[in-house]
Amino acid sequence: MKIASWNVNSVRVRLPHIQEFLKLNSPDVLLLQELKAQNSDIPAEELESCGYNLIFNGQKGYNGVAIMSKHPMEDVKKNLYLEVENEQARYIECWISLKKSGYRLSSIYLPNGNPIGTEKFDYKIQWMQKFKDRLKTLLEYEENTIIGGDFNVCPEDRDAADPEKMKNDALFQPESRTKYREILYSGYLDAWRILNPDKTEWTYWDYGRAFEQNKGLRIDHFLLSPRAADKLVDFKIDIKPRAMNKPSDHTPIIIEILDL
DNA sequence: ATGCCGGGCGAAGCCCGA
Repeated sequence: MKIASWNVNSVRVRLPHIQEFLKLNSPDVLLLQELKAQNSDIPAEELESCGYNLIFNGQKGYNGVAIMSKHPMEDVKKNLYLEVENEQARYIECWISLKKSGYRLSSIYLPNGNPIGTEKFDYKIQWMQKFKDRLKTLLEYEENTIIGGDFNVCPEDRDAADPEKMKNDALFQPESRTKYREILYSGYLDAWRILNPDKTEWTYWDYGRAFEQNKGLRIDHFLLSPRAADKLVDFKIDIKPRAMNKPSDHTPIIIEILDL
């Protein structure tokens, strides 16, 4: 099972990039983040005509997440604060139904939280707490569970090309990292680190010269339940889409899990 | 060195991202 995740920074501008990526890689599932489109503006037919089922949680102007899957999707859930109206569209979850089995999957766009010391950073930490609560509930199901997306957290100093520069960034704060670790300690594994205990590659490069200088961040992650982690065999960061014309500032990450 | 990019909104300049 090949599962990809990509913060596209506008689904409308990046539609040709997405189509090209799907043609070249043919993943079973593609998680999308930062659609920057309300539901009625999402190019659903164009995406579905690539051979995928599509579910989405859009928002006007900002945020927005989606899941594309070759297999049927059931039991769709959107958002974490189900009681709040006009909640930011940062979470979508479903059950992927296979012939004799299946797995649960979420596409997440964790709040950036900058600048620190403001209500934006508070919101980030609150969102992470809600997220952690949801993931804890999912673990109780003892299923294959896969959480992918833009986490907006550098788990460690080595997950940034220039950690010194990131000292006052919300992605680097002890509170952000502690919450991330709390999620890991609740029973999830960082798929990249399972296969690469010593090596870091970037998933994001700022617009400008960062990509040509290869100065980036590792902030797009896949978290796996133990059951799913046992079957992980590959993690690739595909930098080709970042080198295209008019790219997203993030590039796709792709995992391969056997016998799901 | 933080918005100098890039996108959305909406029709100029501001908000947002990391």
